[in-house]
This record gives sequence, C-alpha cells and structure tokens, in this order.
Amino acid sequence: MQHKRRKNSVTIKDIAAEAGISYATVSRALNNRPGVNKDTKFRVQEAAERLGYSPNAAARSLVTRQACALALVIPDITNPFFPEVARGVEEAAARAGYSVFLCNTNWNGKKELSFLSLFESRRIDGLILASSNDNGTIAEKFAQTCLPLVAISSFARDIQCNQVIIDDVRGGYLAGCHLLEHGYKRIAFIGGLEGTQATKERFSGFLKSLAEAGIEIDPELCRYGSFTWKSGYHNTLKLLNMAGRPDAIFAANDLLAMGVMQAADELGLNIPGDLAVIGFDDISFASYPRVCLTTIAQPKNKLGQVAAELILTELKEGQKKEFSKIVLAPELLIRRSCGCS
Amino acid sequence: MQHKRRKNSVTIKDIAAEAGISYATVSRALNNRPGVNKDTKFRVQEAAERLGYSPNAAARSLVTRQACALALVIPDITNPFFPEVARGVEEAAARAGYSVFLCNTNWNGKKELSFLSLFESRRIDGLILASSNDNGTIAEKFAQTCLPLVAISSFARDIQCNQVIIDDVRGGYLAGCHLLEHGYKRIAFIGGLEGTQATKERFSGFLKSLAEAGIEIDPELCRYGSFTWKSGYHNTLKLLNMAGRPDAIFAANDLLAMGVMQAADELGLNIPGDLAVIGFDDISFASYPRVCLTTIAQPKNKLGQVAAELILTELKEGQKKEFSKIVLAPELLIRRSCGCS
DNA sequence: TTGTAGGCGTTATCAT
DNA sequence: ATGATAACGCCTACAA
Repeated sequence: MQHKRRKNSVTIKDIAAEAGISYATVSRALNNRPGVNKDTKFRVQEAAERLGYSPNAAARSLVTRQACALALVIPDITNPFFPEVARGVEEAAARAGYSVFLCNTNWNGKKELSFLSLFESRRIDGLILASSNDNGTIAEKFAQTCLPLVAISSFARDIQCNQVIIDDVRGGYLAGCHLLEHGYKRIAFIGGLEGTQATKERFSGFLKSLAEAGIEIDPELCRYGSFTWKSGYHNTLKLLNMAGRPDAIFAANDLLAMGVMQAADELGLNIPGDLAVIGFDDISFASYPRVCLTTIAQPKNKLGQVAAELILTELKEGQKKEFSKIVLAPELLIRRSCGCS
Repeated sequence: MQHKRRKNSVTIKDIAAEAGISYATVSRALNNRPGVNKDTKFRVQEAAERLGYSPNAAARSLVTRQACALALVIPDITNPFFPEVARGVEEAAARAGYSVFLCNTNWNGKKELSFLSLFESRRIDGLILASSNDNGTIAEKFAQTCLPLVAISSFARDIQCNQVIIDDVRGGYLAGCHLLEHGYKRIAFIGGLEGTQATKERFSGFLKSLAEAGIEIDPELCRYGSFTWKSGYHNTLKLLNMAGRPDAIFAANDLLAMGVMQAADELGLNIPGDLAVIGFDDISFASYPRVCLTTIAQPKNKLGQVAAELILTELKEGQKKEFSKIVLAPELLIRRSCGCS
C-alpha cells in the first residue's frame, strides 16, 4: 500500500477565499491583532470554525522563531523522584501554552549529549536539565548553546547557568539534628555514589550538625554505593555487623533508607527501637504505613514548576545578565523511623 | 531590557556561499541524496561543520509535512504505572529519531481534549493515548482526527482505533486461580472505580476462576472505590469486620493491595497467615521486602514500546485498513503475600 | 480597515 | 552533477 500523504489541511488562504478577503486580514483576525473590523473578524472566525482550520505550528515557528516548546531532560523517569518534577514542569508549561519534550537519558551521557543537536534543530525555546553527569561537564556544553537553560537537582554548583536546587546541605543538617535530638550518638551515614554532589552536600550538612554537638564521626560509619535500595541494604548489613554498630543511620535518599530497613528487618532489629533511620526525598512510598519513614522532604513538584517558570519569564522578558540561582528549602518530615510518637 | 531575538542561525544558504555552490546542492549533500559529487559533498559537510550548521526542523516539517514527533497522553505521570510506559515509548521513539511530547492530563477530561487542537496544530505524526476517560468518548474524538492513534491501557474495548492492551480478564483469572490453588475459599474482591474497564475485566476473569472451582461469589465480598491505597485500606477494614470475613483478597491493583496490607496490619492480622492478598500491576514497590506482594505483572515498559512501534511502522508503511489490536499477556509473579514458600 | 508582497529555511521539481 | 525556482503556511512591514 502506498504511503498516503496527510490530507492537505485548510490554511488561512482557504479561509480568506471563504470569507472573501485577503489572507493577511485573516491572519490578523485570528491572532487578535488590533485594527480589524469587528464583523470581518467575526466572519473570519466563523469561516475558520466551519472549515475546521488549525494553524500550522511549523509555519508559524518558521517566521516567529519560537517553537513554544521546552525540553525536559532527565536521567530516568522511572526513578520516583522525577515524575513529580516532570509533572510540575508540564503543568507550568501547559499553563503558558508551551509543550514539553520528554527526554529520558537513561543515565547515558552519550544519549544526553545527543539531545543537544536535536534541540538546536528544533529550536526549542528553553530546556530544563537534570543531568546524569554530576560534575557538570555535560551541563556546561548545554549552557554553551545559549539556549535558555535551567539546571535542576544536584550537580556541580559552579557551572554557569540558571539553577533551581534544593539546599542539600541544610537537608543533611536537619537530618543530623533530628537524630541528635533523639539522643542518638553513634550515627552512620550511607550515601549514593561517593563524590557525587548530592551525597557530598547532604553529608557535609550532616557533619555540621554532629560538629555542633561535639561529635566526631567515625569514618568506619560512612559508606557509599549507589542510590538504590540494594546498595542501602548491603551497606547496612556491613554496618550492623561491626563491633560498635550504629544506633542510627542517615541515608542520603529514601531508596537507601528502605534498604536500611530491609537489612534491619533481616537481622531482627526493630526500627526505631534498635536502630533509627532517616531518609531524604520523601518519595511517595515513604509514607506507606509499612515504611513510615522519617525523611527530609524535597519540594519536587515545586522544583519542576519553579524551573519552568524561570525559563518562561526569561523567555518573556529577555535573558537576564546574571544567572538566577533559586534554592528551595527541604523540610523535615517526621514519621516513625526515628522514634517520634 | 528589550527582548532579543534569537541570533540568526546559519542556513544552507550560508553553507552554499561558503562552499561556492547553490543551496539546492547543499540540501542534497546534507541529506545524502544520490547524485552529488563526492568531494562537493565533502566540502559541504566540512563547511556545515565549520559554520556550526543545524537544520531548522520547522522549515523542514513545513515542506515534508512531518513533525517527527509523537505525543504521549497520560492521566498522571506520578502514578507508578505510567513512568515505565513512558520510558518504553520514549526509548522506541528515540531509536527511530522521533521526539515525544509529554502530555499529563491530571485525570482532567477537559485538559485531555484541549491537547487535541494542540496536536492538530503541531501536526504530530501520531499519538499514544492512555485516556482518563474510561468509556472511550474522549478516545473516540481523538480517533476521528485521522491522526495515527494507539490507545493503551484500559478503556472501552469497542472503540475504533489501534489498541495495545493487557489481557485484564486473563490477569484476573490468574489471580483467582492462584488463590484457589492455595485453598482459599472465601475470597474477596476490591476494585477501583466501579464500572471501570480495568475493574470490570479483572473482576470477570476472577469470577471465571471461581466458577470453575464451583464457587459462587458473595456480593458482600465485592467492594469498589478508587485505585488508591486509602481506598484499599478502607474497604479492607469493612471486609475484615464482617461476620464471615474473607481469607483472601484479590485487589485490582497493587496500590489497593498495599492498602489491604495496611488494614490487616492494623487489625493485627498476619499476611499471609490470616489473610492472603494478591495485587495487579507489579509496581516497583511490590518487590520491596516489607511489601513482598504477589501480583499479576503487567509488561509496562513493553506496553509503551509496542505502542510506539506500532505507530512508527504505520507511519512508515502507511495506515492499515484495519486497526491493530495487540494484547499483551500478564504474568503471575509469586512473592509472599499468598502463602507461597 | 484592508490588501500586496517579501521572507522565514527547507525540500522538490524542473531544467541545464 | 548542479542550478534556478517554486512551493510549504504563516507573519508583518508597507502601501492603499
């Protein structure tokens, strides 16, 4: 079967013919430009309706040089953190009449970079980037395109572009303080990949809280891996089998914290009775009664919204001379895993 | 500050000037069309590279009438079922050089419909629709646009369009059989919204398994609500406080099943000792040790991939005369909530 | 208030 | 193998 070309759609010229006027006027009428007679405008709208006219976005962007589209680049939509961000972005964009391209990089730097040429080609208006590359080398390349860009989530902080981030240091500090207030003394830390921005900053905030309490951390109690519950599980097993085992653990995200719980369960340790745990993120399952994890909540949806709005206003008002850096505050969300109530 | 127009980007005309040839030839060279001298082609590519050329997608779509973009319409990217589907769609699309617009409807029929005009305007090549509207009235409107369309997930089965679905009836049947094999006799059913396709079909398969075992269901044991764990929780509470309370529950999705577990926990009932539970979906948290839910797994990622590929081949080979209806098989995934091992 | 015409960056169809 | 040139559908001066 032959490939059928899409049926020719109706254009403003068709409308012009139908309404018996020039198509320039049709364009004006349809775009609510001033200086169009009230009832020619009415006739135009009526004709457009009748003919089932739909403006051709490609033609329009060709002349306006605007795609009315943003791109959202994230490592993995399957990770419970990102869907909420994505939803925030989508909502804010839709409200402003913008569409959003979903770009899932699968933690693959090459794929992430490959999106770049796509964006240039599509003349995307702006992009929101949660880079899979933590040291910012990829983000830097994106920044060089001059495309309105906002980087979100964790990555090298010194990169030159707009940023909307969570105050990870403060989050770590809050976590540490909460544990300390409960009287825990021997607190362990389980991070994601070592050297990673999120891990480092959450850890440093945590350290600060310890320092304020006059506690020096035992390096034995600091373990790293990846942001998965398996990693949290294995590290906890090791921690719990040590001579002087910890009485509390700060896990750098909720997935890790769930791994902590799993390990404790297996060893017959009660949470929070024998071991306290605090996480980071507040993914939806943290609130599930069988988990009931006390955690440092990130405003994920807001993160997405703010990021999108930042770009949108920049699109409207022109790029600023300086880059914006918006930092959102994390919040302690108390549930049961630390011994409260 | 004035709005700065995006800097004029380099076009094939610039390349033509640079290489000293006509821009028609440049176009040919860049698109690997036959009939271009080998080293003019080389010169063109070289010039393009040097000038930092990036083709203008809008201009191209204007003439080719292809946007090289799909749209993915889903009710809520935050629901753990959809991110996996989205990932499947994105991967398949990206492999074929297509981008995907993320359209989150928030279970809002109006917003869902509003996307329609957007798609027409953008001349989307095809769309994948998980309608929020279960009876198919919205999907029908989408189908009328003549846009290559594939409907996924649950909805009225008789609607005229391509479909990629999970065999919900079989899923329900598998669930029922598994419970029956364990010797449970008084099995309850907790669905989502009553009348909803997923709920109905999963229930009917479940009924069939009971019928084969010569068991007639007690209407008292069938409860409905919404696909949330709260709903599962409340319904289970009622079920468990009945005179002849069930010894097993088939929850029409995993979220509901988690609510079941929560209620059982609260009443001090052991799972699976005092009450067996089986779910549907296999969301990632079903495998978490503290949940360990036996469930009917849906191939979510595959669902997305197959849907995207279906559209993509239709785009390549032209629309078929008949609509495709691909039904994917669900699978029993045994964990601990029914008493196995 | 309305019409004319040029241009946005490509692809495609003619010639040459 | 290459070059003109006409679309594609729309916006926008500029002219009337």
